[in-house]
Amino acid sequence: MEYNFSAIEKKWQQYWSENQVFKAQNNSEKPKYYVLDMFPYPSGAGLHVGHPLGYIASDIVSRFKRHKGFNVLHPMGYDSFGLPAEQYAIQTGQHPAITTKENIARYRQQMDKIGFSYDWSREVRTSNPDFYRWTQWIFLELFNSWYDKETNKAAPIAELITRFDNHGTEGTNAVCGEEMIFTPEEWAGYNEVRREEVLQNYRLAYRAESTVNWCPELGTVLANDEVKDGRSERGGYPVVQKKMMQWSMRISAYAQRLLEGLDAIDWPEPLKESQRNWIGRSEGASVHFEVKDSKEKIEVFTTRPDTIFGVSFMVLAPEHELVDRITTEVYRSSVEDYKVQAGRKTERDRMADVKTISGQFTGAYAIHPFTGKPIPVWIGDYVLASYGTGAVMSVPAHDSRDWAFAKHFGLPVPEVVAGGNIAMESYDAKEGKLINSEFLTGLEVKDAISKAIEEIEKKGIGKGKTNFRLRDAIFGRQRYWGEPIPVYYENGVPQTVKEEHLPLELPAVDAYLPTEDGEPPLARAATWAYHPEKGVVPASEGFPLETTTMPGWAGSSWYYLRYMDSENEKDFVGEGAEGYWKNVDLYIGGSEHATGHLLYSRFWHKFMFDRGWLSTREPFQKLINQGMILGTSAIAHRMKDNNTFISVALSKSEPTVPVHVDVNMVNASDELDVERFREWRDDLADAQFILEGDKFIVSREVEKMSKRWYNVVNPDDICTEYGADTLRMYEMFLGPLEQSKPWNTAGISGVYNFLKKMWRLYHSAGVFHVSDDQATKEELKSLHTLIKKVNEDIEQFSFNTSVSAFMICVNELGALKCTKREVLEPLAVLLSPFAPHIAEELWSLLKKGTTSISEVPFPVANEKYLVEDTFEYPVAFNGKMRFKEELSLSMGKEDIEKHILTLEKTVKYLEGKSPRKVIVVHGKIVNVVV
RNA sequence: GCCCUGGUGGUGGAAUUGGUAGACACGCGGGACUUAAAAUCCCGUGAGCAGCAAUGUUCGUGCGGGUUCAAGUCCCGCCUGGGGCACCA
Repeated sequence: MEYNFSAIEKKWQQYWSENQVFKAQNNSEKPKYYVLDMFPYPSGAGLHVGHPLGYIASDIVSRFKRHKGFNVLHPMGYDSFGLPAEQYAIQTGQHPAITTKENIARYRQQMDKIGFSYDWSREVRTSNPDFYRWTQWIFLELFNSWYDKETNKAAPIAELITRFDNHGTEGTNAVCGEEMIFTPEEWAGYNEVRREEVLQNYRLAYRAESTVNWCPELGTVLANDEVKDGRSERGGYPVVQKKMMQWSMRISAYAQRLLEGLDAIDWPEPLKESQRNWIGRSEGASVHFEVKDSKEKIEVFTTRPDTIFGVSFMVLAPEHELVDRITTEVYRSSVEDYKVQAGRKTERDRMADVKTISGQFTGAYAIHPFTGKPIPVWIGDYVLASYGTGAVMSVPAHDSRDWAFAKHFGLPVPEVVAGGNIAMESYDAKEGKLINSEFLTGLEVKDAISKAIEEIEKKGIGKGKTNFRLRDAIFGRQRYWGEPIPVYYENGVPQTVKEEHLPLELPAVDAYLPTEDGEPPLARAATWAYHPEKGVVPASEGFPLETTTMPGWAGSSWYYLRYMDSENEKDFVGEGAEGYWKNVDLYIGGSEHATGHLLYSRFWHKFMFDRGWLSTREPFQKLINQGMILGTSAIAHRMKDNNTFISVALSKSEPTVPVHVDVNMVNASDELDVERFREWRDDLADAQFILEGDKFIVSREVEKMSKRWYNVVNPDDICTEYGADTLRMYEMFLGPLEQSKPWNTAGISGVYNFLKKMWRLYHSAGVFHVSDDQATKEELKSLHTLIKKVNEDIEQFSFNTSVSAFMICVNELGALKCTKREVLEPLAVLLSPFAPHIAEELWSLLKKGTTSISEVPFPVANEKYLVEDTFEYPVAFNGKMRFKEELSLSMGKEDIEKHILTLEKTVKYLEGKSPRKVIVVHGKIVNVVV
């Protein structure tokens, strides 16, 4: 019997599914291991060969860990709320739920063909009400929590209210939007509306007027991580800054813990680094400057308090609230003009314009706190309203932006740190001695910083402070296809929907677009109001419900917890299940989620830990970023002015236009199937071809795999032609998991041949045949070398070298004509994580169809078969003698001298070391084990 | 500008972490089996030089230095591809 992969794969996929071989138990004597893939957004295009890369890797680990005796949780689901389904709905009127369901079915079909060992009984879909009722529940808990800086954790808001009742703000140190001070009496006197306003300042999910990234084309706001270079990540539309009342998440409360937590988890360094950058901790001081002839104070944040004597002007962001109050009459109109001009710029303009310096003097002066000298106050758009205090003390000598501003407007540049040439450029380095700085003069920068903070605090004009770049995350989206935010408004005051009314399901709407007056799509729903007793009711019978929905990252911020206990109707995850599975041991996915999903998940996880529902501090213990599989596009060259195509080698001298050709019409030798190409599109029917010999050759280019470039390779096609096992092994063989690499179907024959050889090892003349004879030393050495390698490789996620090791071993055993059961049994088990179908088939032949191979213990290498033959120490010196003789035959005199010198040094080195093992090749010592 | 990463044959990539660089695979060349094809198997394949040949030998891991008996691997200085952050005070 030949290797019939399609029959084998179908048979075992069915067996695994019918017998629920991979169903994980929530309690077990075995140690647990939780392996997770980043769940996909089910797009209409289906999977291409790049998508399963990480899934295959995680599947190998899952199967390996099962063999190793772990109780493995390996689930899969769908991140099924999202923009594409909604945009399709806008175009066609089809409900996104239908589109989503269809896409999921297709994804499932494609994944099933690859033979993953998922426990599908735990599948989750973020757009499923059974799931998002818990997303809404978590939202309510965030709404009902505040962050206590004293205990450094989140706590129920009721606790804060009690404090306000008894002590006002006295003695409470909470994370908040703006500092508030009031007495219990004042609090008692606040009405309902005012009280809620105050509480919004503390809630972890809150509504606030804030500057948001508004994308007019998409008609929605976007979070910072959804904006790249001033354009929307999805669609690439321009994004402008706009002030809006918005739901936000107070992630900034967790900035320090999110930063510190990185040290305790095993993630790739670049990923940690981007999170560190994103959180952007900087230490310095906040200082306030009095404004001359006014009661106002300008508060600034600086990382360089040591340079305070170098301040020669101050700059406020144009939006800064003090601007209007301190601007003098003479400058009022110029300042107004400047504010309008700055406000018109989009985020993108502003970034593109980094080199253009602009600003406007306000006419006001601040007073230097130590020298008492007046300092002119300017406004300028290089100062951001949203960072620090929206104001800076400018030290042009030691900050390049301040320097450029000063030069542009002819402001003085007093030097306070020695070491630079400030006439040419600012000296930003944090080294050198302070000069012209009274009590700081003579100190090193580092010491000057702490001394300056000390003096600032002593004088009561500021204090040491740590700032974070991390902003609160905008949480509301003006979209339809997302989780409704479970809040309604009573006299404009947000109230939470009762837990018994969850899930708050998406209402039917007549269209998925915003309303004429710019309200989100949910405002179209006829039945979208709330009655605290009855739940959702028609508009006339209740209070208006919130019309924005949650962002895409809401569901994905906690889905990994739901897998632990996906059918629990009483809780988002049961205590027992959580206590057993704890957190994800291995998470595999793309690095593009570094500052989105992976940061938000950590935030929610820590929040839930604070509230006592989770026992771990981090969601994902180890994380691996799989690289992207790129497409290898095929490009035909068309003559510039007519419909004639010219083979690539001949095209160099001609003016041509590149045309992307469907890669499926090109063979492994880059030869184009001309007939198919003509039939491909109507405009190509009469195309002419200039051939090289009798062939038309295309050029190749590596690009992202995309429909647009006709370079998409479908895993289904590979499975049909070569089988899932070949696909799996080839994807691993392609290169290191973490690296991006181009797909090249031509190379797949190597892996396919390997599997056929593997199959033939167990068969002779087409019939299954193994012998019970004792294996030879050579056979065992080959096997155990492989066992050792595979065990090590899987632990280190070095799957590509494992595949090579399999090829070597099977080639060796083939050459030895090994048919021994003693060797072939462990070999099948070794292969099982990589190519599970063929391994199961061989195992069932070996064991006459008993249990699944996944229950068999993984082989462990026996070192005694791995001992190498070595030269002993004295032999090495015989080698040396031979070397000397040979030298004289063909070398020049100088070369001989050089080599003998090296050799003598080596010999000298070895004296007294009494090496255990010395390998010598042609007189040259190549390996020494001392 | 700051911070992470990588740079090895025609190609994808190996290299026990300082010990025979180029494993394994693709591609290419040659051969066996076959009427032929497919399939399968075997041999060769970094560059240069010497030789009919077996073989020998020099050079060779982005560039230039250094440490070491020994460097793709460690150190210093550059060049360069990819990624993150960025008027963040």
